[in-house]
Amino acid sequence: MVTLEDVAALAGVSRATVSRVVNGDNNVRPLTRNKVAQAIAELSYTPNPAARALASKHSNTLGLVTTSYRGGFFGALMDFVQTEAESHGKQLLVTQGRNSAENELLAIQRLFSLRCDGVILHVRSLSDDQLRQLATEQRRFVLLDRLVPGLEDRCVTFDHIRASQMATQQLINAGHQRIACISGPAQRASSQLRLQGFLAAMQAANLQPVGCLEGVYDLESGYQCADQLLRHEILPSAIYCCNEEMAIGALLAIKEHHLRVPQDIALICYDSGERAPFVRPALTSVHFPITEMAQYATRLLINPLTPVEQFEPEIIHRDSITVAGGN
Amino acid sequence: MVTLEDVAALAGVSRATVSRVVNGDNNVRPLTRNKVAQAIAELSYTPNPAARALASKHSNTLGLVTTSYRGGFFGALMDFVQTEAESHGKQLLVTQGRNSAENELLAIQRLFSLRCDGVILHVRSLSDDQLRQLATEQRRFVLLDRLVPGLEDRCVTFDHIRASQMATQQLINAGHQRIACISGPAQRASSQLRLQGFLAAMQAANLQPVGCLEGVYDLESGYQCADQLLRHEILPSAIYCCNEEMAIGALLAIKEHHLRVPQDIALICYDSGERAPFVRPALTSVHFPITEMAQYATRLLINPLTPVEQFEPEIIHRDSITVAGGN
DNA sequence: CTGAAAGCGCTAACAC
DNA sequence: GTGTTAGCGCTTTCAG
Repeated sequence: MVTLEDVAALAGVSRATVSRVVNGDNNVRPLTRNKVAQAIAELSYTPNPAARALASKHSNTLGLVTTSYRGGFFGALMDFVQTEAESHGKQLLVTQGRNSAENELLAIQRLFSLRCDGVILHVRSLSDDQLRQLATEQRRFVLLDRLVPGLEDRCVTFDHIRASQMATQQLINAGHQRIACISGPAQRASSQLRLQGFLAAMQAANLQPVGCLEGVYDLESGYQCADQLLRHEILPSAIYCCNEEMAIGALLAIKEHHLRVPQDIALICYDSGERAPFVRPALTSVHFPITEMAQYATRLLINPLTPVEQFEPEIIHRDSITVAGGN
Repeated sequence: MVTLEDVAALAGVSRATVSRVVNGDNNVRPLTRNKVAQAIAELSYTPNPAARALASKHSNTLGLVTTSYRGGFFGALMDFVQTEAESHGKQLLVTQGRNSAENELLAIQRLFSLRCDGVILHVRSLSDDQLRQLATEQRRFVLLDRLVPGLEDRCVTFDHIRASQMATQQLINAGHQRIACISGPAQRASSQLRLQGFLAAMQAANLQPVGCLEGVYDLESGYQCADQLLRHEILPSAIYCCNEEMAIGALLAIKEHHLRVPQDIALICYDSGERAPFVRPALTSVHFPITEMAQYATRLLINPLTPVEQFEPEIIHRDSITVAGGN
């Protein structure tokens, strides 16, 4: 392992000077700088981050803890955070919290003690209190897709209820009366909000859901729920799926039942941009701009003065609802 | 930030002793150990990894650099590596190499300079030479799904050619003569091997492919290729898809054409266990045991004496090929 | 079993 | 501009 010291020796300067050129400090004579640069090259020296972190208390890296590594949603999330971090010259380290508060906390602690300059949290198990506690310990972090009272200025949020209402409303507007919903796991906050939005829209239109089944946000549960819905005594004319993956499952089930989308069954889903545009028919959706949010969270972390931005749901019209529609 | 020193002061012992109990050294009197433990709890002390890494030259963490964060394949990969790492009491840090040698190298360097005890590499852009060079620098790493001559003992590999042959052979055995293939991006090594296997099996059976289209391993390209194949003057009776994602796309296209699987079109695909089992019909596949390989690579990294294991392709019979078969 | 002491490789005042 | 000098928080001999 070649160290600062070695470089200094070879260049015939002090360690401080080497440190200066490595860190881009301007107070170095070009000539000296060159000597040092050459020595660095010759020795192919790379600074030791651990030593650096220890001495300076920062590391030029950002941390990300996600709920999971699995699924297109998280892939996109990680990808965008990394891209944004790199555009600010920071490296990204990601780790998965899994679905336990203990694990999430462990992951966070590790990231912090690695002296990450900041951490982006997409966590579901840690309680609001724990998060506020964390904020107390003067740690720098932002929360992605989560609203914690008292921590509003570090929360990047999205109005899931409204998004869900809008999606449902599309179906209603298209004239559908027999509407079903495939929601996410009931214990998750975001699932609850989406379901709530659906129910609210239905109630406002004075409609009873034909069915309301709970999936687990994956292909199979989407298939199963849709299949069950399609065997129901009252056949729904439209289905709202609370994520893309389940919508693909539903689509498969619908085709299996020899029904057509959108002629026989209309479909709308939550969409984080991974799949809904790419299946046939392309799925009409409410866009959940997780990638933009991830990007924004990263910026917010780097520069806390970033102006607040509201992320609004938006309907993307594709081909899974007939415009004249309904029955 | 509470340090070793604080704990030592509170417990009335030396820093060395605290270090011992923190690190589970046995040479500490139970009484002393208790005092220290209590002080640690009271101060809720957590060691500083940077300092630890600097002093000890290791960090109890493993690194993983993947080609990408996206897609079920990588999600599963990351997930399994993390699980295995944690079962050995190690934390995992993952970062994405993207598709550039420069980025891959950067990611690797960062991980190493963080003093990761070892790094698992799923890299595609770095050349064999660069990898051998890296090995020279006494760094500890293993290669996942890649064979680099000279580095065999750190390579966890899979016989893609054979797997592909076996998959194709299933179709042939079922009596199919009009077989098409949807392969992956031509520039990737693994795609090439899979295509090669397909071609070899066809040739051995004295069969001409009805079509052989190149996708990019995603849903949409699977759909597009299949769609194109189904408009071909000679309709294939069977399609082999080189990954799961494209197979789902193909399935969607087939249903769109009002054809049935397996009665009208047989389907077989590469399968890393993410989706093939969960669609309807469940897809018959060659299993690519990436999760087992990831697990094994992690073990190999931790304990280089782990006995070598061959990962063999295996056909999983599900419902997308008719047994009596034919066309 | 426990403590003292010497670093790990680097940064950050502070002199010169 | 550049060198000197303290540490950053921890591990690790080496005594005792």
